Amino acid sequence: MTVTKSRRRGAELERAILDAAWDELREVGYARLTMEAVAARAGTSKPVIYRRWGGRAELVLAAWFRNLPAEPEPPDTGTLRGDLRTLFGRIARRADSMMNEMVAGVMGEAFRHPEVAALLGERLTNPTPLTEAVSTIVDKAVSRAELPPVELPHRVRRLPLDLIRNESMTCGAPVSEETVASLVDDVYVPLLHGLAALQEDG
Amino acid sequence: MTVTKSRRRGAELERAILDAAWDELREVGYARLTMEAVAARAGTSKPVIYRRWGGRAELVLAAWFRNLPAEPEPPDTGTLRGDLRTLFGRIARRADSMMNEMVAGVMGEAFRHPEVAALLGERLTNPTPLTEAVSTIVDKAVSRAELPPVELPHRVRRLPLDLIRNESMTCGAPVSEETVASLVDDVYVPLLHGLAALQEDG
DNA sequence: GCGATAAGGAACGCAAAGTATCTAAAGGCT
DNA sequence: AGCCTTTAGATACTTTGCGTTCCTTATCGC
Repeated sequence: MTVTKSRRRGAELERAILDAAWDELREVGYARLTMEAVAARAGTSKPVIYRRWGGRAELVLAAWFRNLPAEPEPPDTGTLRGDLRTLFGRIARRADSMMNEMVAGVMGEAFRHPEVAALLGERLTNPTPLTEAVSTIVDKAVSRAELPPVELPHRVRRLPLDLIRNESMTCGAPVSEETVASLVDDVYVPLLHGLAALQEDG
Repeated sequence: MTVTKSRRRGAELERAILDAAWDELREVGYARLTMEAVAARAGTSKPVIYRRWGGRAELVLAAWFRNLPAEPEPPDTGTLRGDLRTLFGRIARRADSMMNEMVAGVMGEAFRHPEVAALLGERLTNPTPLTEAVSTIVDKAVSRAELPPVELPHRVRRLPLDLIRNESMTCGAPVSEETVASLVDDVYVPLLHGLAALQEDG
């Protein structure tokens, strides 16, 4: 029985490395992730990794991009607050400590590596299925006459994710239900009403 | 002329180390700050530092606490938007890249060191002269009848700093005037109006 | 002045980054 | 099929910096 020592190349190898990096990230986090461990786990060696990515941050970002979660359907609870709570809650659950530890770590390196900063900024600020979900929720509230018609600036559409990430990173703990409630009731709902009112008056 | 080789101890030495750490932080940033460099700069040695702090993060946090900027008088431009822009602008200028690089770095370590997480969380969420300034500005706007009377939840008082920090850290660049304007006009002013309106209706 | 305390200095072991070098396997080409 | 270019895989090396240990000696309290 001959052991096929198939030596992987190209895309196949790349996928193996990114998967290894992702697994490693989930198990030990960004700070403890070493190139050696990723190489070992992928069954390859460090030089192979360095030929493809500039360093830890770029590797991890690439692994992250390959593992973006699929966005579920926008919630539909029948009320604006209900929909927002559900959405914020989903974001909070997704923003687990692994994710934030990674973002913090990558941020730290982004200050020294402009390419990393660019990738990260793009990832964090670009329109995502999530900002679409925000628009959908607000549109539904408007069509129910729960809210006057309102145009959402991009910054406002981004805000839910920004708020949760900020909360989660500064507290270093999972975001509690109460915090989610406070973000929705003290910040986001009032903001939507205020925006609508100011736009109405011109 | 005898050279007094005064060997410092206690509080005096501690101050010297913290000052050295702060200078080092300003010159090379958190990621490149090494204990060896701090020791050398303070004219002491590593063990002396490790006898006082648990590691880089704790040392840097201590240095930061010793160098909190004095809060200037709350602005008084005569309008809510004007005051807020001035305040947001001040925060943005203070949240320079050094500061954010440090916060990001310390955050990265906070996930592994609960004491660090506690110190950082306290520092970032506690009432500060800054949250007081927010209240003052809003109170003045209310007394000018520019805004209905409104009660600010703590989260809303914290929000300016959170928004700027988030912006500054995710973009990795100084926060521009336009961004400040957008945060004030698209987010904070509408939020205040919305809060006031919702509180009015009960 | 004496003894406890703690600073200063040097060196160590360790871990991990990033690099260099060599080999041999895979794939393309004729 | 056989050659040739590419590049994976393995190993080892240099460098850097952390955190620690050990020892000497200055300073302080009494």
